[in-house]
Amino acid sequence: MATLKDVARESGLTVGTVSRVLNNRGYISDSAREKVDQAMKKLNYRPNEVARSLSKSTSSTIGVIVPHIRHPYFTEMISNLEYQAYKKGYKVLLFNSRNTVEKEREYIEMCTGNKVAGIILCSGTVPVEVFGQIGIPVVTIERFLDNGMAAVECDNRQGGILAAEKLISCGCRHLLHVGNIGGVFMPADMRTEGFREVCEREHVPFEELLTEEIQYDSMMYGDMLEEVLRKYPETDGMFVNSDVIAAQTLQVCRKLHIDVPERLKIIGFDDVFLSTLTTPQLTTIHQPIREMAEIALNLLHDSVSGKLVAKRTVLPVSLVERETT
Amino acid sequence: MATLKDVARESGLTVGTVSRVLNNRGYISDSAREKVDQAMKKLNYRPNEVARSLSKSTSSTIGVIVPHIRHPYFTEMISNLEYQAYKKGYKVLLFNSRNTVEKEREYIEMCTGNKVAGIILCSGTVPVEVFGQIGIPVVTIERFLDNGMAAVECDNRQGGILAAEKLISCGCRHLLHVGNIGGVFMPADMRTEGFREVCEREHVPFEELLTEEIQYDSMMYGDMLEEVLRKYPETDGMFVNSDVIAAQTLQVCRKLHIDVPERLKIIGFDDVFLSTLTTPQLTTIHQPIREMAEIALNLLHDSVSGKLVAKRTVLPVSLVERETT
DNA sequence: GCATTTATGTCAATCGGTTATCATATTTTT
DNA sequence: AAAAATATGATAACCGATTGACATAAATGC
Repeated sequence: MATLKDVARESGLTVGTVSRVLNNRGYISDSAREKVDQAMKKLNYRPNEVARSLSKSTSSTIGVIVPHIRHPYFTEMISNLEYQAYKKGYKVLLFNSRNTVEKEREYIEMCTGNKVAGIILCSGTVPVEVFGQIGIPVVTIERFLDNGMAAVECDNRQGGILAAEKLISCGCRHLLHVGNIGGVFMPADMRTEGFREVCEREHVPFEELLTEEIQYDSMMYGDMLEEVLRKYPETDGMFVNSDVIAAQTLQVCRKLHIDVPERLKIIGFDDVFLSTLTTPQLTTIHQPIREMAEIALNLLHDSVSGKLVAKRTVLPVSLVERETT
Repeated sequence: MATLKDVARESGLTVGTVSRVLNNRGYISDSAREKVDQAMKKLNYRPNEVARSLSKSTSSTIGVIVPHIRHPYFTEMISNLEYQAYKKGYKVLLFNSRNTVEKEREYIEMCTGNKVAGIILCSGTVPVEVFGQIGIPVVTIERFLDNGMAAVECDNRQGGILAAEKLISCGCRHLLHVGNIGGVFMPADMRTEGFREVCEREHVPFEELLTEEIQYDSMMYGDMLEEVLRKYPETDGMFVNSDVIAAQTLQVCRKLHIDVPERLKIIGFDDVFLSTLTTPQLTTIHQPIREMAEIALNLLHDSVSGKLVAKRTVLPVSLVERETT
């Protein structure tokens, strides 16, 4: 593999000048630029990013840590993050923490060891202290880690409100909400808050099923959903915390011969690809994943550049009506 | 951040000895090992992987290039590749080529520039020549790039055979196959071969709908499926090339009031998470994605170590019967 | 015609490990 | 007691690019 020196020799210039061309520093003439370009082409030269990172002691790589790759929400987030990273000239190191503290911690260390420019953290079980000393910008997405790090969220509470209002305006009077329960407080918990608020204000009774993180891992909620629907057979409106659970609710409904949306209306959350693949298609709360990814990367980019960035960015959600309401 | 020198000073040893401890080279006493350990802990030392990569001119990072992150098949593949990479001490640089030659080429260059140890290529539109000079081991998954690179595939032809046999044994007599069409020949095309073979052998008539790569990108096949099902209303058995298309077939069936599986049986391909989330759940051909990922990483690891590896590895598929047959 | 700007060369340190060479002990083996 | 194995030190080159200091020379401005 050709090195800078080779390019210098080939172009008849010195490493200093060639480096100046590559990094657009100082004075460079058009003729020098051309000579370097030609030499690079001739030698098929590609700068060694590793050497570059070493001397700059930072890289053009960012770490993306998610609790789950297979979960459609994170899949979509990863896809958008990769795209935004690409647009800004970053590469993505992908880490799947499986929601465990140990892997998360290990991955954060890998990020520092590999001198990533910054970290996008969609996973957040690690104690705050860990981030104290790493000296790398971190942007969280849909996590709370009250530590001065930039956070990007969607308006979860508003999502709960929209869902409740929609169900009630459709005439539902026996609501059921499937939400999260867990040790760590997460932004998604606010969905439950918003939902409750509206139900109480409108005096519409509702039941709650809070699921644990174990399900979050295997992502199979069928039995639990069947149980709760048998327990509350009069249920005519459901708001579930993700499209994955909503899809499984549809399966249970078929099994129990509950017509959707005629007898039971369902609203999911996320608006991922899956919500257009179920039969019937899911009405759901749209998270602006693309925009969240874009903003997260902007924040990270600005942090890396030493700029002061917003500590908290909340994006609006909206109701996407399809076939389950 | 503490460096090797700091550890040497702290432990009262020299960089040479500390390096020997870290890399398990030459003679090291237990006491030296201990001193180094303690010093590392005290200084919270993490080796700078960038510097390490530079001096070894290779890294513990692999590049994973896929044509699409959001497509469930690749999502699942990425998830498994990440896990297997983690187990072997590799990190994953993720690249989404969007099935374009330019991005693929660019990403391959990024891989070389970043001195990855190897590349897993799930995308394959790039001309073979590109791989001639990069000097990095490449393992392909479900792609043909007849270039001496190690390839991992599932037995696509067998998948087509299993699907056809199943449909026919269920009594279906008017089959329809939704397959791929494209400029580049891909292993997945063999599914069509296998399917045809059985149909012809058993004298069961069948129609074919070959979809183009454009659909592959947006992943919306609804209109096309509706059209073909209207054109061949007598269809009673379908074999579609992916679970994503199968899910959309279910939607069209509902719209056209075709009962599944009573009036029409459907078999998908891939056996991804999605196939358990549709209503009814999909009968499908199982691709052993986990094993494919594991083997791909083993091959890559062996290639990196300079071992001779199998040029082609074909894994068996199986029929997973759920609710659409 | 002198000052400034532009353009490049020369040289060397630096980033943080890796590794090889040679020297020098101490221990263990035979 | 001599030979071999074990253990560490000292030193420095090296990976490939970045960057700064300083020198020099041509082009441009006034």
